[in-house]
Amino acid sequence: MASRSTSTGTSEARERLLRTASELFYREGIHSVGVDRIIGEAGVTRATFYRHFPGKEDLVEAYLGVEDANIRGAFAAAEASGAEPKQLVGLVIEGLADDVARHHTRGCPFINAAAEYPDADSGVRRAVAEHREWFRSELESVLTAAEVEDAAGAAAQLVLLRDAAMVGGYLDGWERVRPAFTEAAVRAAGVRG
Amino acid sequence: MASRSTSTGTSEARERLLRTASELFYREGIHSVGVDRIIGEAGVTRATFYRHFPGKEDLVEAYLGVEDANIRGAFAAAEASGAEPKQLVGLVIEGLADDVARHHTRGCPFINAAAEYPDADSGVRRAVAEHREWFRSELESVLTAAEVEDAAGAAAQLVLLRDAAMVGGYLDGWERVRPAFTEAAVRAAGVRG
DNA sequence: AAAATGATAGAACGATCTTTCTCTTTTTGC
DNA sequence: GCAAAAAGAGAAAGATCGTTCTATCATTTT
Repeated sequence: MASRSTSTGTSEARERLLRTASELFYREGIHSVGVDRIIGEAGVTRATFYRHFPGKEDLVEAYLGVEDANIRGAFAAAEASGAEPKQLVGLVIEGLADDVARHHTRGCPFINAAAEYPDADSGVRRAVAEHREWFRSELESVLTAAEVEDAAGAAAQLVLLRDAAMVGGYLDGWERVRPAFTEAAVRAAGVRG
Repeated sequence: MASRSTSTGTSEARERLLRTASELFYREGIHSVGVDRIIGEAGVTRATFYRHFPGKEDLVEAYLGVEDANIRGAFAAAEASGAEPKQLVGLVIEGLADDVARHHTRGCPFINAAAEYPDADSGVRRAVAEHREWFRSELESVLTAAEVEDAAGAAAQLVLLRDAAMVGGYLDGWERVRPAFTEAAVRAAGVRG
């Protein structure tokens, strides 16, 4: 009872739904993308959609969950690479810059979602807040391990800089933002540039 | 012929329309606020709305125009205060911080609008791009007058920091962002902190 | 006095929104 | 093979979206 999957493991329709919705939400905004569009491009019917998600907002939260999991995975991979703590700081900064340049050319999924959800008590905004708090504390622990003085302050500055890199990369182009970002980030983290 | 105003000067209905729309767009997002809501709270009928604006998007652009004019006015006032160039840099940084703390607690109107308008060729995105380019060059001229070395680079960093302050102030609270912002801004501008 | 202009009022357009429904077909677990 | 669950197909609900329309009233300009 309560089997949650068919033969292949987790439901394939649900995966397609979530993947195409994530792409559309990020590329075009959340309120601009209707359910019809999502199920059409995912090749799924309305009934199937509403069997897997209670409503559209749950799909939005699942989309943010995917983004959150991706970043956590990247951090976990960097930490599992066996680099020493002081090197890890540099790797993290490089990784953040790479992520903006390669994958997140339409800004930050969480910032963009927050722009469309003004209610701070909504599930979407809660997901945004949780992600940001995790990211900040993760940065702080990396900086603490590298024996950076005032790791908490440096982590707060890096959060600021990543927000700015995402926004600036989207609106001004990453090439114009990169020098200012890397210089400020390296200085904030106390790593020699 | 082609008179554009009634007795009182510029149309009063248009002003109310633009003011309430600006507040609603900023507080709740653009796609989330319908025309019905705007004309209802402005106490204006649909016909009146469509006489003054060809469509909703024109109202959105007018809203961004108001925000743009406000910031330009603040810069003009600071420059007209008769402060010396090097003091002016500090005044500008203080002014930016004050603006985030006091008026822009829901993030940056331009960043938020860009999140909802992915088409870079749209009128909204063009307004965003023009505002950002003006802001950057205005900062650069202030920094140049203060004889800051690499004024262009410093201006780029200040743009980054203001974006970050707006976003962070909205999502994390200004109190948690302020120290990181002022420290980074003062250092970027080459002013002694 | 006559004509023009701007605002008011309210119905109505077609389109799209999210959600629910019924019915049939395929696939899976035992 | 058989019962149960998941997916497919499509209609339809009710709400709201942005927009257009006609008709009336007040004010002002000539």
